[in-house]
Amino acid sequence: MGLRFYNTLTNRKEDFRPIEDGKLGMYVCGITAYDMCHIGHARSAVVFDVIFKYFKYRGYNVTYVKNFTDVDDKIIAKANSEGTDITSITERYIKEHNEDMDRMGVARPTIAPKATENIQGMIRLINALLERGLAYVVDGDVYYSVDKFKGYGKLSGRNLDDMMAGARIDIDEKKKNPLDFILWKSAKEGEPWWDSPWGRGRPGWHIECSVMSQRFLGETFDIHGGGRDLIFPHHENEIAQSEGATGQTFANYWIHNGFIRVNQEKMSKSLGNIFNMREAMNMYHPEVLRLFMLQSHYRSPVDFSDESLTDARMGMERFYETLKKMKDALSAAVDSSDMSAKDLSGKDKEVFERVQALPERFVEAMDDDFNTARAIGYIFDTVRLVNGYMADKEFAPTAESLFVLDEAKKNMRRVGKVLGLFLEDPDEYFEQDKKREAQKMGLDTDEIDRLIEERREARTAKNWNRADEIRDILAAKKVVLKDSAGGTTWKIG
RNA sequence: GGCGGCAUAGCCAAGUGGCUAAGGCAGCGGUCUGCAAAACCGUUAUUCACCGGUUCGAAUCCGGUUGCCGCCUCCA
Repeated sequence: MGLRFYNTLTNRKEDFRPIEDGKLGMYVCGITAYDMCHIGHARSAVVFDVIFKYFKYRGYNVTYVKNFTDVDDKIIAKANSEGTDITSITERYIKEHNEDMDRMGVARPTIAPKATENIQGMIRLINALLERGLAYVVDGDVYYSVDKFKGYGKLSGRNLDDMMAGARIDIDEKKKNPLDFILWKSAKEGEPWWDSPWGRGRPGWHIECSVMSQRFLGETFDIHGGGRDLIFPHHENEIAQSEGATGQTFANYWIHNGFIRVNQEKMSKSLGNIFNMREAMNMYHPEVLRLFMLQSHYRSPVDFSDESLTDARMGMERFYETLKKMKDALSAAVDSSDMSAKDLSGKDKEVFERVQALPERFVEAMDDDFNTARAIGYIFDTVRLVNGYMADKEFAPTAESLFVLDEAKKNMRRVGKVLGLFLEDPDEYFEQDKKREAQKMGLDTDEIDRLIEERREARTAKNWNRADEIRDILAAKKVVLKDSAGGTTWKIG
């Protein structure tokens, strides 16, 4: 069984067949650079980041292109309101975007082109559409004539008649058909412009993706992705433009990620419930956010709420507890470097074999429509297995057992790398988590440390009443203490 | 109005024709611990919104009902 995933074009899961063996071209629609990224952008970025990394994990040579839209009405409006030009707006938000995505553990795409760097290509493509009779010029504007493209609607599963029946289409005098969309927009006073055969103007939104994908990936490429909302009209229009101009299939597979909702509602500016990525990452570790997203299937909607994020945080804690235990055990002065699987027997052998199965199970899950939720379930299985192994009274840090643990750790890290999880040192993770949570709750960490010290003295004197009293005081603030041989540590429960 | 999606335990969530319906969070009982925390063991859906149908067999396929949601306008 090979890799298969859901193709929006056919509405079913299909076996993946790349155009060229071992190679793959993927284009994903990126952001319009006029504002900070929100968690919806983060989900899309994380979904395609995992897909990108998984294809590489499976041995594909992937060219991943994700664009920046750096000219559009919203950018112009923002530039005008700030009394500046569009470039200073887009440069700023592209920089912020990159900063946020880096912090989120999202790998940079192979190529990240900008619309404004491809204006000549757009003009050429529009010309080709005009020559083929698929577009028309009205007063310096160029429109795409949807009636002329017979495949119009094939991606979103609609036809022109159905859409005409919808009552929400604006009538525009210039358009021959209300569904026609703009390819080239003539410039009004004070707007940025480029010279074109139709006068000064700027490109419509959809044309850039047709041009940039074709430029870097060819006329026909493997995968095109983006958020669900882009299916119509954006992706439908891209198909019309690209296939209309080349006569070739545009993208073979279409992947669309589901939306993030906030407390059961759609995220929207009017509801004022937009969470930007930066706020979210200040409130939760980026890996907690990734776990939250990846524990649901990429096509399902997910609900962003304190409860769901707290669940994810607890799950992440479980992973890092185990990673910490393994790390601590592996720091024992026992050398396991000469060991091999042949030296194992009994329990060691059994655990080793089950631990070794993780990458295979991971592939089984991921090959089935990138089922990260199932894959994460398998990692939790491994966590329980390893915890049980270490909790066994018979367990001791021998060359054999450490060899097994090392294998477990490597396998968790290996699959975690694809998901963007477990990349942190466990001690560092808990340290960060403690600070972040304490800050969220407005707790004074010095005060906590002082009480812990007082409790240590009480415990040394076997004054259990006072020790428990301090535990209760802190517990009331959700500070949970953990006593161990090395001293007392705390975390927010 | 048109098109499409979803409904699985207290919550989140995998599973799309057939072994005991993954996994996480929360809860409960036990082991461990001065007490805890973490961890481990056990336990928590005879049942997959509801009603019919197909089938030897369905959470999974078909029809209907109800509820929720998305797109049709910028949108990840």
